[in-house]
Amino acid sequence: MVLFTRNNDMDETMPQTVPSAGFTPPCDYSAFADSFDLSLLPENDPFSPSNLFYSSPSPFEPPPEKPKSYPTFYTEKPVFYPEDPEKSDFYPEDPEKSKSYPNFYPLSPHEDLAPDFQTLLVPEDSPDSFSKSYPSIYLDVASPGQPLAALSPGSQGLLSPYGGYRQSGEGNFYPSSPEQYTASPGSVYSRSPCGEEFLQYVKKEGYSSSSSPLHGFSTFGIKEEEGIKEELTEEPDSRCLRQLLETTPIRGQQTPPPPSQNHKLLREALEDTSFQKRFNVRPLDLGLLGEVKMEEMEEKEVDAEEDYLRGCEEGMVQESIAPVLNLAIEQMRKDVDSTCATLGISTDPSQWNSASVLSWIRWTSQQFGLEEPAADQWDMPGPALVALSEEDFTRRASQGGILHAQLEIWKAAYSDDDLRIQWRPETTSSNASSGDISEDEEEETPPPSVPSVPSEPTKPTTSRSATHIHLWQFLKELLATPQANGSCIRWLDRSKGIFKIEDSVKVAKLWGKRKNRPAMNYDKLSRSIRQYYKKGIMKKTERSQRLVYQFCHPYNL
DNA sequence: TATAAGGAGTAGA
DNA sequence: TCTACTCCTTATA
Repeated sequence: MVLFTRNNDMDETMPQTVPSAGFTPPCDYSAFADSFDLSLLPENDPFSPSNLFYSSPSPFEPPPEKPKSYPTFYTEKPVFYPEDPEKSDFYPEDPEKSKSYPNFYPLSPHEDLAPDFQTLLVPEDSPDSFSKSYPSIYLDVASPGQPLAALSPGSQGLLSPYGGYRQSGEGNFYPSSPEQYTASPGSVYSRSPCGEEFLQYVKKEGYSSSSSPLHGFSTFGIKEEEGIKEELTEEPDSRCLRQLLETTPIRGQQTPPPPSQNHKLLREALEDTSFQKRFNVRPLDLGLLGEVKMEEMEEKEVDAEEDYLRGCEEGMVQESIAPVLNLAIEQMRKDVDSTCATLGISTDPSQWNSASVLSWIRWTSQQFGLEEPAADQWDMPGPALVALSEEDFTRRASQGGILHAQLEIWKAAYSDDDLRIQWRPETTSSNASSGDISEDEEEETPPPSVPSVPSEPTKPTTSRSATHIHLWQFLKELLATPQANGSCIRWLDRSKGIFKIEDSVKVAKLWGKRKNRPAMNYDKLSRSIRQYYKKGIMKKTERSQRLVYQFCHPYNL
């Protein structure tokens, strides 16, 4: 499915897509994507990745007037933020306030950046208490205790001004002290194309000057763009700085990106037709948004598009994405149902007893690779859990924000039927493959918006539920239990879904046990993995390595 | 030699 | 009908 999401703070639209399985889109959406008015999208999209996993407050509640925490967002652009949002009325979109706020941390105010950053280690200790004090950056690039060598150009990091999280605790990097902050992020900084420029500027002007145009800004983004690198080589002092300033996402001051790059993610989302086939949703002829060209369409399709156009005219595009949102809710509920059935708990958290609470906390922690939760911290009935704030969660667990966000999803799944927009997908039928959908396209297994409940991967069973499992789910199970299975399969980069099979024989044996296929071997298992390539569930990494595979988004979540 | 890739037929739910 | 299994050939490190 495709979820169109809008970041609350930036003019950045993030889709979540089911892998397209190499589909060829039935029509060219690029023109539409370039001219698409993002303002038509809902401001408070409850299904944005940040809202689903990271944000506070609840994605299903209207945002407070002055949120104390900002949504987490992906960005390759410079951003700025206050040291502590709780102490400030600062808003990222308000540059005037930012000027008056005294406690900004530019990425690296020091010049003595560590040159041999590859030897630096990600702190082993809990980073969260520090992240609030130094809300600069954290990058999902390396595992605790692992060198930062994984911080390669092209890596995408997750930046949070405050309290945001990746879905996994693995690999997040936080500066754990000002000293460490001095040394470590400089490495990141040195990888940023704008960072070099920034460094030059800091050296020249000093970062603490409130009059500095960079005061309060932090660079981020280790995705090196060839053009920028070339410019840096030619003229290191001005062009990149200009780019840094021009791309700074100040609301109302932004320069739209060139059309060729405009709304790249949106375009990718629009070109993804897999959900359309799966749920029998006809892809929109996006040219209709400009000059309406009614071509031959079946009666239903005409109605649907008329509705869509009417919605556009009335400024009600939100309704047009209602099918997608509703499908997301449906999927969420299915996942919640499935998990609750396995855990033997109610779907309503307020009905949980203490044991249910602990069961859910443990399960969620496992799913997201978090530390083993301290049982005494979660000894409470469901209503008490529901009443906890994100801060309460964070106090009880180093990455309590994830737990809190998941609970919000849990609550939202059954909280209010009014959430549902009045639309129902047509029943998936053979018709789904008609029309613009290519015959080459294949139906996909829907990804879990909430991870599927793992059964014990090391305990073979012959039950139907145990054998009815997809290989990719099984592999994620193994990956989720590094204590038991870390010797045969492990994450290389959790955020990207890259993993390595360390013991192909053992993994194949485990898979064979699970599926009651004693003759299973790696040759057969890998054949199944390769079948996932064209389904967009898994792929080889960019630099193909033996026994290294990668989950496609969103299966990597 | 092990792994990767993919074609093709089959089995089971 | 779909997913996975099985067997196969060819290519590559």
